[in-house]
Amino acid sequence: MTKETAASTAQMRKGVLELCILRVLRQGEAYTSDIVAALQAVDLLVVEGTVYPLLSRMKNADTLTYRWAESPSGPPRKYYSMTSEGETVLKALEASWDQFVDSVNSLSTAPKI
Amino acid sequence: MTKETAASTAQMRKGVLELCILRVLRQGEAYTSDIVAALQAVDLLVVEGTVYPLLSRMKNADTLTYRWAESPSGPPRKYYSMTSEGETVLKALEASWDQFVDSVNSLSTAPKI
DNA sequence: AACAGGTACTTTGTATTGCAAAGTACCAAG
DNA sequence: CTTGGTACTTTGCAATACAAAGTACCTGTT
Repeated sequence: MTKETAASTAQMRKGVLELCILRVLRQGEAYTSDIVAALQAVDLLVVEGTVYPLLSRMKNADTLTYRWAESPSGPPRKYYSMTSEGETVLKALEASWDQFVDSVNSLSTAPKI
Repeated sequence: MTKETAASTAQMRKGVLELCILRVLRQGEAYTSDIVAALQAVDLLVVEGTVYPLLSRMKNADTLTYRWAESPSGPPRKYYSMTSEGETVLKALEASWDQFVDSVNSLSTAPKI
């Protein structure tokens, strides 16, 4: 196992939500309520209290950017979208995710050591 | 989304390692080094410092039990095995895991909200 | 019999993070 | 101008993966 694999595995847990958000944003810009709704629509429970700080972290990491936009009713919204760096991160997270799933599932049939 | 689904999703992150350990033990009893080796064999990096406390928690939860056994060289080992309750937990974790994977993967093609 | 080395288990401390909840602020309607 | 709803931010808490230090046992050597 390489150090990269080790790091990826360690990052996997905290990377899943990030992966999910990036997958949502790949379809176009969205603001927090859109993102939460999209995740809840596929039975991934997340609450706004979790997503807001994560979006801020991703913004600080230049994975995302946002623009202010008027709301039909209420205060303005932050509409997030992926940066080009975000697309790179998304590809990496998807690869890690697929490998992680394969690893967990391979335990179903792995022979005893 | 039901409360159970919500709870399962919340538990998912911390449940993955537990699932992996139970999948290893389904094949027969093993002690810590066996388990760590089995997980590392499928590229799931875990270290003993993580597994030991988790095994203790699972023992306290009656998911696992253990017996002391002599070692060919060194102090005796705790050989862990699943309890019947552990088998129930394993089934539940596997269902949650499969659903979780489906949820994350469904975001690849989900339409924009 | 004492000690050194290796194995096995336990305990403690730290950083991360998902979540809840309180707080701030903006806008529209009455 | 006040009320209610929406949107974002900040703070505090609990869980846990990990690292590292600590304890203890067994075997072989001197």
